[in-house]
Amino acid sequence: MLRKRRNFNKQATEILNEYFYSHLSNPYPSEEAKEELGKKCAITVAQVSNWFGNKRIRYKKNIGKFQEEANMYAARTAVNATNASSHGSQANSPSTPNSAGSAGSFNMSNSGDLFMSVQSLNGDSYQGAQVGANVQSQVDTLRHVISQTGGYSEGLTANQMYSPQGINHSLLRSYTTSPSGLPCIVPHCVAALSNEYESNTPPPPFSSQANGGWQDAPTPSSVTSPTEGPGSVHSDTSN
DNA sequence: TCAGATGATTCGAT
DNA sequence: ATCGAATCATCTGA
Repeated sequence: MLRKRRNFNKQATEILNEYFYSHLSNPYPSEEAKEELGKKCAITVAQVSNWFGNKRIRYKKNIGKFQEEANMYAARTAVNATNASSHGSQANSPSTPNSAGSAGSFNMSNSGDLFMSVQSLNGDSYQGAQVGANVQSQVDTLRHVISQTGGYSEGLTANQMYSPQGINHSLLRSYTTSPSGLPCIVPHCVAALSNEYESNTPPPPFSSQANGGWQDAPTPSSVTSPTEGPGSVHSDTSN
């Protein structure tokens, strides 16, 4: 078959990426979410599925390559959420691609997801309100940012993804209270995260399925749409 | 033209 | 039926 393929819009890619990195702990959009994404990106559900399939695989295969991207989208979403939450100070994006790359995280550990080690910090993701979901989302994102920016993840770089039971809160503490001046892009966010953790201390007796890294999280598929969606989508320039 | 990125297809496993 | 993985085919930038 003629595989006539066409790159998606930049906007579509943005939307997809934002969803992906906002749901890194469970990048498996439901049908509903897929439809929603499809609409926003002006692509079919099948294409959304393809995109996520490819993204998952390629992300896992080469996390180092996606670190910057992950940080970017994660930070963006985080800032967005934080701003919407209460803080309304500077909405100045880092816009510095050297955030994590120059900080010294030069190790290309493509063995496993380091950030995966901390996933069900607050098992009670379902507070019963959309606000809860939102918070969950940002916490998730921030967690990711932290683990990514913190180059000292070596300590737990082990294949935690295959041993989800070995998660300790102490690890989290270490993360959030990192003494080293980690070049985090979203310091205040980290602080907020810290608070989250402090406040939330639920027992994570979850028995995740070794799905290969991503276990199923009870995250209500909520499509974050920071960017405009319906109507403004425009097919990529004439090719 | 080449290499990397990316979307689509295929195949095996669950 | 869906996902992961491998692969193919095309696109894009150098």
